[in-house]
Amino acid sequence: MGNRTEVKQLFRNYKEWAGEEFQIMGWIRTIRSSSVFGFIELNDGSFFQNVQIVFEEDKIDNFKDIAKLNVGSSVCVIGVLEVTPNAKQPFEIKAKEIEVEGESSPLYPLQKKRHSFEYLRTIAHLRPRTNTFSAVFRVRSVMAHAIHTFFQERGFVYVHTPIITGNDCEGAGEMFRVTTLDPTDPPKDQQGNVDFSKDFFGTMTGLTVSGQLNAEAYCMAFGKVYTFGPTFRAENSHTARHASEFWMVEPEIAFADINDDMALGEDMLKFIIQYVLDHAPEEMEFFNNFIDKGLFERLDNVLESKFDRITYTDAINILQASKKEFENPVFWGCDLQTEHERFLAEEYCKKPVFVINYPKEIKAFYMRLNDDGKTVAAMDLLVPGVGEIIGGSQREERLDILEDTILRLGMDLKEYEWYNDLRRYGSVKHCGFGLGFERALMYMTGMTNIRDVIPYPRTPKSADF
RNA sequence: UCCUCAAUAGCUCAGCAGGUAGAGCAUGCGGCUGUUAACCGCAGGGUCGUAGGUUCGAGUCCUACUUGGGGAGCCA
Repeated sequence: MGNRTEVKQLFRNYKEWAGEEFQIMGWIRTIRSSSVFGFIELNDGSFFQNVQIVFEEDKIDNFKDIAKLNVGSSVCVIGVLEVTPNAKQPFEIKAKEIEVEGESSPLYPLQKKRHSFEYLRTIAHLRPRTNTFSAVFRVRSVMAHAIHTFFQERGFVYVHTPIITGNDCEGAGEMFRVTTLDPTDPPKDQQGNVDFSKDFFGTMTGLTVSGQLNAEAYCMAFGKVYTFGPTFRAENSHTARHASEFWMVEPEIAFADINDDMALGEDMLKFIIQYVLDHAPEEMEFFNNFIDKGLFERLDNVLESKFDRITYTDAINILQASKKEFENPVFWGCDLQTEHERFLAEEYCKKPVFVINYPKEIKAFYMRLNDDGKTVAAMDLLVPGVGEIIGGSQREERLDILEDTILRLGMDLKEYEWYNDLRRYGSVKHCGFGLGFERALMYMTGMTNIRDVIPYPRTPKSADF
């Protein structure tokens, strides 16, 4: 590694470095040769683009061996940088020496041609070597950094909420069971039910579906917190927007109401879009050219416009006035269906839109009851193309109302004692939201399937690798 | 969980009205003095997802299952 130069540095400095000698190490993306010279497109992982290596029979002593190499082989090249203003690539490396690190094989599954995303999912361990996936996963990394940067710069404390939890309380979806009991012979209680008091944690536990309740407690200490980690849902959903394991960003802010919540969501989304455009320009250029032709236009539109804000009641009126035929009837009290959300974001607003103040019957127990007694201070951000990307709310800070709601929904007050303590000892109005990290990444890149923005996606009947 | 479409060579696909399989790319060999998904020639490569059924005969028709895509619900 000592003298190795990264391809990214060559691309950044090639004009000043013309005529100099470099050592480059990487993997062959394509290779083509004639009897006395040939070309290698080499990628070393540091940069989206490949560097072209020129090798000639009278310049290197192993020309025949190099010309026979298969795609995927790894090589170490020593050569001189030459600027090529009239060619497709800005510069190339004239090889003086090429050493084979590891040969590939004709069986290498990635060939220099187009593969379907479906096929590439079956070789998830190799797909990061393709253009599209190298762009996706570098942007994923940059976007994760953008999220931390946004919150850290604003004084938020990053809280690691537990992955394994005994709270079955959020009702956000089915949980994966975590247990060390023998599935063929679990201990039973006197009624014949499985006795989880004998289990590892002495109680029924599962993988978290949300860190929100835990984050709220830390919010009552730090004022501004966020979580950013994996989340698990054992739902048998089979769509391009759902995965069993996904990452979620959940900020929580104290002394703040739903308007502050929306402002935070809007600022955050704009910040990460700008950050990724600034820090992964080659990758974003690729997405705009090959994945989604209207990507830049769409993102610019988001950066420049103020997001719309409408109430649920307005939304119902807009949908009813649209005269559009919907498969699901629209009436006050109905949950907004995908077709309704699409109409609002894509046809009516044509940009991201917050919908707030939903009927209390269709929302979660912790959301703050509005003065009308019928709606809660919930907010969903709908974006064109992806749908719901943020779901959040102002939290109920009044103990009596919160307890009434828990009882009304038939939930067990005892399980929420610690949560309700937050309302007993210095309760303040506060709010927060959850951003689906992969959905934001899909919106950012134009990729249309969540399985293609997670390195090793987990979905029903699929946990390979 | 429901609806719908699909599964043929390593990959992408064709195979019309049932008569035992084709192309391009990839691969191997050969050729070519600047390529850009290089090009030209030759060659190898498939028990047509699995199990049944109908038929003289099934890649093709029927049933079930498996896997994958798309949509719905649920949500992020």
